Amino acid sequence: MTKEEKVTFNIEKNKNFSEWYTEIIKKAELADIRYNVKGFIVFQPWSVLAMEKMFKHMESALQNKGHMPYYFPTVIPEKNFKKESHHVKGFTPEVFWLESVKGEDKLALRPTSETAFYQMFSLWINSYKDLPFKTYQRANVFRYETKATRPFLRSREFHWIEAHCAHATEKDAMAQVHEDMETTKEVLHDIFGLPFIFFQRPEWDKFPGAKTTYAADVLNPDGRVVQQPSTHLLEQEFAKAFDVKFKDKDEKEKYVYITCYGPAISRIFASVISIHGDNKGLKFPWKIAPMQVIIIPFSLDKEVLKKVDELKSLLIKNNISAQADISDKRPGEKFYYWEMKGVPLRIEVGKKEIQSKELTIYRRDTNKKEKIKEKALLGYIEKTSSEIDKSLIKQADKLFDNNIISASSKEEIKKVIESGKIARCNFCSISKTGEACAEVIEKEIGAQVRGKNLKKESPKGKCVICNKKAEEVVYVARAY
RNA sequence: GGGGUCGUGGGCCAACCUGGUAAGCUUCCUGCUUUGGGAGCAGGCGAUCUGAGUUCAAAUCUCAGCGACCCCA
Repeated sequence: MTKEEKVTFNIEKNKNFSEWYTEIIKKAELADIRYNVKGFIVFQPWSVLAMEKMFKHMESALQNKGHMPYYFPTVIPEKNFKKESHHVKGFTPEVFWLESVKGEDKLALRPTSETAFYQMFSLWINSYKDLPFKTYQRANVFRYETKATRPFLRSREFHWIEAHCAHATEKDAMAQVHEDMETTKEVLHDIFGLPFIFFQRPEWDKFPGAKTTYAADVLNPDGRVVQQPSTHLLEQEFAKAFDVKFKDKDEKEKYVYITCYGPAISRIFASVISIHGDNKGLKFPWKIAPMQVIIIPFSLDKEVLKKVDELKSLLIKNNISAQADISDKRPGEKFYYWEMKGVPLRIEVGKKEIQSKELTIYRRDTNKKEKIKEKALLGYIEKTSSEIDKSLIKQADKLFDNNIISASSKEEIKKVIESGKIARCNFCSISKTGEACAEVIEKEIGAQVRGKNLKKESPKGKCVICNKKAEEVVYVARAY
């Protein structure tokens, strides 16, 4: 490595995002992609620690809203799978099948667990008093991806949460969709610092088996969007397929309305890396940082090490994840390393600090050092940690600023897309009849119609592609 | 879906065309020394993707397989 390369992690994120992403995964030890099965990777401690915290925040949010946790089996019998025709059609090409054992049902590794949950829903739900029935599970799911796989972003096994709910009425189901969107904001935006837009997906881009699909798109720094949590109105199709019925107040037997919501934590982690990182490496929001504070001694003298230990114990006692780097490397090298790893705060301790009863503290988000009184440490961290999160969120929110451009012709859309932005345009329809126009955009521009914003927007004039009356305002972007 | 590039120690790569002892940098290990923004010296461990073929001899040539990366739709 040349001196020049050593100065920082030193890959210009905004100029060469793809290389940046690949390199940071390797350097920060997030995943080892050398596992010998295509599309399967080893998640290393630095990503696991962050994802554990992410799971915890997401699960708490769900539990606070009345979802109860389950662990369902990883295998699903083929006959469950086949019960809902759209679902089986959509997912069959992506299923990993287990070699069948003579005399037993053919089994799939779950690509998603609708057909496992609803099978049991039919046994558990009897009365309107059981509704809404709100569940979730934390699970790994398997999909035989044929497109190029990327660590965290698209793997053949990924780690997610799937929430499944049964409701008495369509109105209740719709309310659940709104609750899911609110949960997404509370967790993805307010804690993980990820800005997104929720779209209603066009008819041709729905979850297989859903009546309506709503999905959050996060804008990556390279101008492409990444689909993050989606929530689906499954209506009564699955209820009918799995015979999930309840006795209503009016004594009539009715099918439930089902919704499902799927935040993929490993994929959301990809966005956390991508959105917050910079040329020096990762930056973690405080609440999900694998390590919140790293303590670095300037020398390995007894006196200094004692102070380091003292500080570490103090922080851990106060529920702050802290470690000390007492390896035999020079301080400078440790600084660069832990900055690259994205630890939000660093405490530097040496003889000077001990003598003056002060600490030198470095903030990863601002890249600045300051001196504080040792006694003020806990107060400082409490205040600064929330400042760090606020500033990361604020900076991330800017991604959408000026990046959504209205376009009134195919050529204009193309221009917008090629400049790495999202185009907003009048469009004939997001029902089946609009698919031909979407294909034109896909073919000629290489971008997708992501859907319509949930905030009502009234189109004026004609579809930018076919010139028929525009019924919708849609958003067009390149996607992962 | 279409096209292209490439598989050599943990990482980056040389040797391949023209078959003959696999070089270098880095990481790692040991020792000494050093520690206020990527230190230095000395020594050491570690590799030709898999299989078949051609040949006295294969990292090198041929075929097949597996795997990875990039571009385009």
